[in-house]
Amino acid sequence: MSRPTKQHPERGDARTRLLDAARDVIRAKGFAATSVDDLCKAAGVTKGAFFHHFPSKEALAVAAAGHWAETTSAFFAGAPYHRHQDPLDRLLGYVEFRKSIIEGDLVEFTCLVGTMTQEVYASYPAIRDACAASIFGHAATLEPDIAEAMRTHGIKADWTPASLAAHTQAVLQGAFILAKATGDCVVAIESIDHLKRYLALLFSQTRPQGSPHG
Amino acid sequence: MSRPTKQHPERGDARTRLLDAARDVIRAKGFAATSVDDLCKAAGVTKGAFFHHFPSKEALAVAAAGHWAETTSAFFAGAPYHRHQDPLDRLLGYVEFRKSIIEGDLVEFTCLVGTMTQEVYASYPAIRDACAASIFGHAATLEPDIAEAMRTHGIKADWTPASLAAHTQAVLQGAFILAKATGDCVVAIESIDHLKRYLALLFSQTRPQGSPHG
DNA sequence: ACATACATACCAAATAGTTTGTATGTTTTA
DNA sequence: TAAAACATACAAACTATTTGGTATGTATGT
Repeated sequence: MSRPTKQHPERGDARTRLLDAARDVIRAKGFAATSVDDLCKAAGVTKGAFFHHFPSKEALAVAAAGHWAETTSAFFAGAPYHRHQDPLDRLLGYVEFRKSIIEGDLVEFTCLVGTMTQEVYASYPAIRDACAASIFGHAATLEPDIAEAMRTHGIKADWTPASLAAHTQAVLQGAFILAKATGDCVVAIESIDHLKRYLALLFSQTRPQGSPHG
Repeated sequence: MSRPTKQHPERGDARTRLLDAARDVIRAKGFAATSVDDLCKAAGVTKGAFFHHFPSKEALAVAAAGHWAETTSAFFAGAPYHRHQDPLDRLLGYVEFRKSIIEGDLVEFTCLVGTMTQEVYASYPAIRDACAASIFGHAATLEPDIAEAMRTHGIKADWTPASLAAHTQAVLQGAFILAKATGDCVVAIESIDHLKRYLALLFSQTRPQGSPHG
């Protein structure tokens, strides 16, 4: 995909740099308020490069959502919470991990696709669908652990693993909104604490059966 | 504020019509993608009227957030869940009421100030603060019931009424994002069901003390 | 006589997208 | 194997339209 040359060794990565710029600038300003010129400046490329790689601003947003899905799924796949033997510990570990990465500037830990969804859901179906695929694709990675935890804890519920996985994402997305409103991530942390408390309460209703639970 | 005339009886309400238009159009398209012309067309007024009542587009958004806070607080103040004698029933009734108003088109039940917050938090502090005041002003109306429920249920918690009230708003805001992503409000309903289940579990840990609880 | 509530026409700047040009790498062919 | 032909990855300048905002005029009420 990239073709560096002798004169310009950094050449050939304009596409990736535009995707990274889109991730950062759109998270800060939103999709509509981010101009193509903004993105080109942030990426250090010209408009010619932009429209060489992407047929439109909308197409860049779709690609950025896909890029986001790829990079975040790799990031979470390598996170330490997967090492727990107990599925409930993995689930609680995921929530704890989400909490631990909330620090510093808001644009660094908030969600690109959640931000874009709010803006484009009625105007750009292609972007919306790419964002939805990212959100629910990530949520789906939690479902096996939830299902297994339900089995080991003997939970007979009127809710599904998919709905609980989606709920975790709702809490996270909502926590980001509250953090943006206050400018303080404490409110987000506290909301995620409530989510963790909910999960603990849900699975503490019934005693664990079969394998022991430390 | 309004000054209707003989020739144009509807005259004088341009300001209110612009605020209503802002509520509807910005919920559908977002703040940045909504032009002043869009708003004037939706409100049926000219640009002269717009800039007569509001010095800038930003000022309209601030006023729209304030208008949203006023109308929604009146709406919830008149809702039936306040009639319950038990504070926990009022809290659960609130959540059930929020669920019941989720139907039909997304722009009709989603939150203006939550949508705007995501876009403007870094670019328009005045709008962000107006949105934050609306969100947390509404959350604050839940705190007395939460605090009273904690007393009557003898809850000694490591969380505060304010944090739980904020959490309810996080779930609602996040549920709206998921609904926008899927185009289906079922996912929002299910997430609010999880919130209700959490509240029930939280307050069922300890037996109610003092006044009876039906 | 003065203020309010608009309507109309206008403007400079910003916008997404296009056109054209060029440096470099790859493939084909004589 | 060398050169021609082609494709890729940009750069720079340009354009039609839209944007938020302004300047000015006018009808109506106080």
